[in-house]
Amino acid sequence: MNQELAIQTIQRKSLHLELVECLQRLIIGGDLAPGSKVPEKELCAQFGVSRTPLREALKVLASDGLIKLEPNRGAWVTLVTVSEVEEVFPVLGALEALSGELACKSISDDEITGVRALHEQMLHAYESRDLDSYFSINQKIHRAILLAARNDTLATSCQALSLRMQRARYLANMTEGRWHYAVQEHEKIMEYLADRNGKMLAETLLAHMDAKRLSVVQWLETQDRTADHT
Amino acid sequence: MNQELAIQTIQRKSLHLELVECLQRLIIGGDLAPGSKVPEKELCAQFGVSRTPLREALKVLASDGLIKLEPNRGAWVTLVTVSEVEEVFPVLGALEALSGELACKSISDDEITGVRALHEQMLHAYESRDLDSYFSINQKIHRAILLAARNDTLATSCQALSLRMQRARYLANMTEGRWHYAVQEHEKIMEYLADRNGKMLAETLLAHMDAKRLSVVQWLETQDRTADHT
DNA sequence: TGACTAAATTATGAATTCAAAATTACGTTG
DNA sequence: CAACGTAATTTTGAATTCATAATTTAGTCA
Repeated sequence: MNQELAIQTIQRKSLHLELVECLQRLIIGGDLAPGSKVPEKELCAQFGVSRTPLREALKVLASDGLIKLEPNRGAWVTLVTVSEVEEVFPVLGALEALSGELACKSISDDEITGVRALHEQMLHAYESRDLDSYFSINQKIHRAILLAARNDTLATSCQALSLRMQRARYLANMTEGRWHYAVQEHEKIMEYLADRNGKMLAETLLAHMDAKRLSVVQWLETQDRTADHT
Repeated sequence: MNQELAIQTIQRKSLHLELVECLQRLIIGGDLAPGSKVPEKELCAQFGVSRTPLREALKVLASDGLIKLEPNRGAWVTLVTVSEVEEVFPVLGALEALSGELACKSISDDEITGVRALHEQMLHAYESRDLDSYFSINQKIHRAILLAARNDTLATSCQALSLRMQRARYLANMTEGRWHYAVQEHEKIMEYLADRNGKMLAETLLAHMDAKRLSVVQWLETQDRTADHT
């Protein structure tokens, strides 16, 4: 009926949802540092909103584990602890493995071409040791596989856990050795995806996550040790 | 210092969290039927709270997928659709499989005894064809395995997805044949858990979830067909 | 009667207000 | 001057208020 009129259904999303996304960005970008207090008043002023929608957003973020609400004491950005990392990565591994398996069943040739393009870009980023680009493209690859799995529930769950692991830039202990190894893992991921070999892709993604877990844990332990000596 | 004084730290949880739990119960209990509108005003009156904390709870439930917020039109209990079931069960399967694997690594002898007791109870419920008890004990078993996995993140994720699949009582198509088969599956689950055979337990739980998925989908399709004929 | 329009009503989204709790500032005393 | 206790201030949690959007009702005209 209104096919040509409905060029775009301007779905003005609710204020609290926009705030959820803004705050997520602030948290994973490190503008709101792990362990720090969420400055409610300041954020209201900054975004030009009242406390009501901001507080709604905080409840949602708390249920996602990005912040912690202390009764009568306010909201705090959660810390990335070793025990949390040891918890989250296995779950993320299982979910990514599933996403690989499902993706192999549904991914189109065009999508594989797209992932390959990203993969090449990532190799360039690696060669020029551009960590920021590397991270960003890396994420896009994982996201592309996730989308190819055609399972929104899976995507949402993965996304939520992934965010929790991205709370701080420094989370990756990208030594030259680890980085090289990660790139090799991605070569395999690319290969198995192109072959639509679900079993092997799942296995590789699981191993990839476990290696990442180890790398992050080691990094955190170095950090802790450093902190102790102050 | 205050070891004997701190008999219980009365952690008065915030109002919105209590409401989240109440609403979850109302939804999975069917008091708020799938597809129906969430009666904001009524619930406020019923719980004796203002709209602010109730609406905070609604945002959280929406992010969990139990309700859907339509801008300017209010909150609606989400429907359990075939496509959602087809999405959620594979994810739940992967998570339960992981929980089985982890549980086998950490579960204590006492816990196994506890699960066995529940298992026996469940068999009794099956023999007397007490579906309500059966369901309830069944859940406790899965929950016990989940707890034995010692991974709160995993438990929370599982719990959230599990709730979404419990929105309606009628979700299980418990024909005599299916029921019998489910009990057999549980026998295997019990056996592998007692043997601490993580690999096989994971495999069995995955298959268990898949069988459940099929059963639920079949039931939903019957329902749809019935609805069409009205 | 049935379709359309306009007014009245209601529900929603978000700002504001208010009471209670926590924190800070301040003054007192040993 | 340090430790404690009290008052002032700020922050938080939740109720209330208010503007706007959606729905319902009433009324008009074909």
